[in-house]
Amino acid sequence: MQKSDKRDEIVRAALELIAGQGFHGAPMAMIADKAGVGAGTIYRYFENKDVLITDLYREIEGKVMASLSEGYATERPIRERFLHLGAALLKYFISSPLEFRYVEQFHNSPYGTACRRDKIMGKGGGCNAFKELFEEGVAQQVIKDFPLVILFDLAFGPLMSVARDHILGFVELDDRLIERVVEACWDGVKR
Amino acid sequence: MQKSDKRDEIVRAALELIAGQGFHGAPMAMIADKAGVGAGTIYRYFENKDVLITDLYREIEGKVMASLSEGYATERPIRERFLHLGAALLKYFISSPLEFRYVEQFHNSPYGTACRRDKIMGKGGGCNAFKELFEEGVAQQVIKDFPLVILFDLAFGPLMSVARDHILGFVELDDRLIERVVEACWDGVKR
Amino acid sequence: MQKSDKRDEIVRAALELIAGQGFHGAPMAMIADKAGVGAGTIYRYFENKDVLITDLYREIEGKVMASLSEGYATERPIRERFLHLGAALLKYFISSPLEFRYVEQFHNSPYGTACRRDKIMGKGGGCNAFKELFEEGVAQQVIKDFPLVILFDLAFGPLMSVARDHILGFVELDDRLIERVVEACWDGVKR
Amino acid sequence: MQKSDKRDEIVRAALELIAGQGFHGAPMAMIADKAGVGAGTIYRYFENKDVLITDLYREIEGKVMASLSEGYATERPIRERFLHLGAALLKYFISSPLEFRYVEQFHNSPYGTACRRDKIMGKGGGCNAFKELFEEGVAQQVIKDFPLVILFDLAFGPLMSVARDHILGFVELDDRLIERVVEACWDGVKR
DNA sequence: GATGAATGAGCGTTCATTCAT
DNA sequence: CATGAATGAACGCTCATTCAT
Repeated sequence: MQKSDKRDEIVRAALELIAGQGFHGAPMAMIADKAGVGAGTIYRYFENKDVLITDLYREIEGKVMASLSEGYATERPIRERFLHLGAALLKYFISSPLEFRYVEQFHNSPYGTACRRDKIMGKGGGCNAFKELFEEGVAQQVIKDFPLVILFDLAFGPLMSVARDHILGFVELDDRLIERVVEACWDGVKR
Repeated sequence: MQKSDKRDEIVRAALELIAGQGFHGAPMAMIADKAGVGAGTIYRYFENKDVLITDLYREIEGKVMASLSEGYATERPIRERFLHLGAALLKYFISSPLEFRYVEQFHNSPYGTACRRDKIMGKGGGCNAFKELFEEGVAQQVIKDFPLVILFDLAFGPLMSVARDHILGFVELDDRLIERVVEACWDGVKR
Repeated sequence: MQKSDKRDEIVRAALELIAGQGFHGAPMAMIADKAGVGAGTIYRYFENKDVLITDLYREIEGKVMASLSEGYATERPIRERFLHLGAALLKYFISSPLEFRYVEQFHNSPYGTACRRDKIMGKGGGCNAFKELFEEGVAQQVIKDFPLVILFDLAFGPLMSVARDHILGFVELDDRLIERVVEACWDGVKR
Repeated sequence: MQKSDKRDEIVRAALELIAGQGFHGAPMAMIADKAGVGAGTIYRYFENKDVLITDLYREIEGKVMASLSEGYATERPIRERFLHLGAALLKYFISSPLEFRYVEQFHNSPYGTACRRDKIMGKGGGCNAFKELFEEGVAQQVIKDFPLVILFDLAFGPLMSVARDHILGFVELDDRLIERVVEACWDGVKR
């Protein structure tokens, strides 16, 4: 509990600093400061900065996955499931701007290069929801017959861009707009 | 010619290093080394690292614009023009992987933050092709009635993602596939 | 005590190097080396080189002031007080050649330009002794009716020169000579 | 003539830059620029920066000497000759602020350390006017019996300080004030 | 002769990491 | 366990000097 306490403070501080200023704006000393711990303490919980950064990324990834599967019903029609996942993803990021900015920073960085494609689909972990959805959709000829990666691009590319523009203040998304955006994505992938 | 020689070497070296390793993986000394010039020489051509980086960005931007307007016919129907632009963009990046990676690095960095939205559309210079296209399309009710930014997201989000996946080797794009991808993007934005 | 240890070593090293070789002969790395600390350590104690330099200056200034006010009796006649202050200043610098050389370097440097006139008189702090002395002397018509600055020049100009010549070995000052020099200065300012 | 032309431009540029910004504010490239010559050209006239700087110093020294001997009459009484020299020196510097600032910069710098005492008295060259004056004055018991160096300090210390304060704008000297200041200096050295 | 592009050693400063307390 | 002072390699940048033209 005590231990987790400090760990959480560190992770939180790293999240805020990196989301706000990028990796270059988040020296270990500053993270420690913001977390209210000694600089050396970070190294009790994370072997080094890289580990801290990738661990934090994976934590966020997990939370995203969790939010996607919430209320997800495998038995619903493909279109409906797509709309659910897309909206859930968009809403999650919109309501967690720090996490979103962090994920973006992470992906465009040496850290993120390695795990590029594992991105949202988390090839190792639990939630292959999207993957299954696409494969099923292609099989049923409901979704365009593209390689899986391209389907991901068609679906996530716009969603991430829209989320970014909202967070940066270029658009103001509301539920209606979110819905329409996800539908537009569906138009992109559907046959 | 002589003069351009060194400048070009420097720009080339910066492009390769930054595209390959990101900004932090391209110290000035390494750029100089790779360019085969002394460290100080870079500063004859660029006031500082920031200027080098943004100049190089603008150079690439210019080349992208040029490739987009090539063969672009304002009098063709909107859909056709969209397909032209999309395919041209995709092809340009696919044939210039370093430039593509560089642009990506740039956008996710303190440098690129300022010009986020000017991105491809280059608000200052010549080619507002996309912008005009979207506005015209919305007016003619051929394109979904979204804020401009979102239309950009719907169109570029997937294109950039697809380009990245090709460059990273996750898909192998050919002309047919490119065409189909751009059509899918069109499905996303068209009414 | 521990803390002051390193700080003191740094300050001492800076003093010696700058007094001996001027500012350009005292790179941070060399100061660190001479102080027996790592280069980065200096920055724990001083924000940057400028701060180190001006802090050190103010430290010396303080010690000078202290030595001037020692045994200074406001109720003694003006001439006597002048002789006291002059001799004290001269003796202090003669017994602290490094401090003297440092102060000289400082005054002729971008750092010292700002505080030119505050020089010895330390307009902010305690010891406006000289200023008051001169003003009183002028009012009582004991001292020549010159602008204050010129009185300073007449008094300090020779004192600093003499101190420098002693330190550089051009004369050997003893108590008797000091006394006579200060009396000569008095002859310069007195009516 | 051609050759001297460039040399003069270089020297002038160096004088202005160094007087204005100190040595650190006068890189060779900037001097060359201001002189309207190529950077390499300076090295045709001066072996290196040190030589340029000391040559320029000696040039100024020569001009000071010349201005001192102008109208100097060895047969006049000592006091009168002192007043002449003092006023001439003060006036010269006041009317040549660049030269004055340069000399000051020079003296407080590694360059000047070597030639400290040669300063105004120019031990090698022509004009030992002051030296002779002082020696004569001491012999005639008109001037205080101090070592020569100290007499220099008593006379020049204040003069240089006053010149500086005028140039920096802390006092406004006019002929009357100059006269009085030099007389005060005389009071300092006279028996 | 004159040039100025090129050089690279050297500067001030930062920051991930260690380790004595 | 936790700390934070200490470290030093590495960074971006400057500038006296050289040398091909």
